[in-house]
Amino acid sequence: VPELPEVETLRRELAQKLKGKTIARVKVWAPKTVRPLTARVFGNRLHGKKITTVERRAKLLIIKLEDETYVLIHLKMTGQLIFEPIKGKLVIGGHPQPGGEIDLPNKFTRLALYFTDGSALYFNDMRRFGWVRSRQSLDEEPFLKKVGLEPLTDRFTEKKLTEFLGRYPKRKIKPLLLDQSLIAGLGNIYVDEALFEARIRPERISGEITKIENGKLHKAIKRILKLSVQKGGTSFRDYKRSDGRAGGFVPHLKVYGRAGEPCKKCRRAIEKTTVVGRGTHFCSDCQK
DNA sequence: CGTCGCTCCTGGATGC
DNA sequence: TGCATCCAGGAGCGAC
Repeated sequence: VPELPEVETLRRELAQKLKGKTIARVKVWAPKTVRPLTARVFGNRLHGKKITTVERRAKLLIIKLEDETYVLIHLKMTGQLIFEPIKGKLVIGGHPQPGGEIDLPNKFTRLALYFTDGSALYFNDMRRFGWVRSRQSLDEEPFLKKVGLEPLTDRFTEKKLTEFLGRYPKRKIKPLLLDQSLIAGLGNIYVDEALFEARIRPERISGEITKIENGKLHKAIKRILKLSVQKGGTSFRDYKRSDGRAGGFVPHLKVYGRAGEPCKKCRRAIEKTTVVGRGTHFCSDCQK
């Protein structure tokens, strides 16, 4: 599940790889991906344009073109962006694989950008939740209208977190942290991990979180997101880096995906429940 | 207000 | 081997 660290990893890699490239051809296999535009209009808008920068806001990847228009990509659950340096010659992590190259496009490829130098960017998405939109300006993208603070900037302070908890004192802490209009980019994995590190149960009521816990939680969110970006993100299921490699954060996961396994702190079995419809992992001994 | 349930979607796991 | 059923969940939406 791509969240902030995964999208930020892709942003860094693609900024390097795509900057200055000119789009020679656009191929759309799944027209719904580029809604509300048709594949033809979408392709015409991008054709011949040069890429200037690659940015990120929340879990949204923002590719800026030379004419000040944008290509916005949301990976949702199973989206992947794989860059192929020379057409037909992708090798994972720069090393030829025993079985040969990853075959691209494959049955999950929804869209591809082919560049004038022979390289290509593939958007794969098994579950088809993800989308790719062309926008004339960022103001016309509804998704961006309601995203909150970037948790890795200095503007996300301990005081800000206190303010959010105070604004919604009756909400459970987990859904509050998942609310993109408050903190932008946290998802199921990192919320569970941050709450474990702060020793707070996911169902705790925001108004009853102490000053000390608030401080721990703020620190945990920053530390975990930073570390995961350093490691290239969490490849739990489908997420891959832009060269097809896995991210390196899985060994650092303390609770997510570890139901029934011993807690790394106290050895008690990690529990799994459902909180507001989301699979939720925690240690009932360490978290109060 | 906040929460709940439904929708989109499909491979993988589980059950019989 | 095959078929049915459930599960995973980001975000938008309507209902209560």
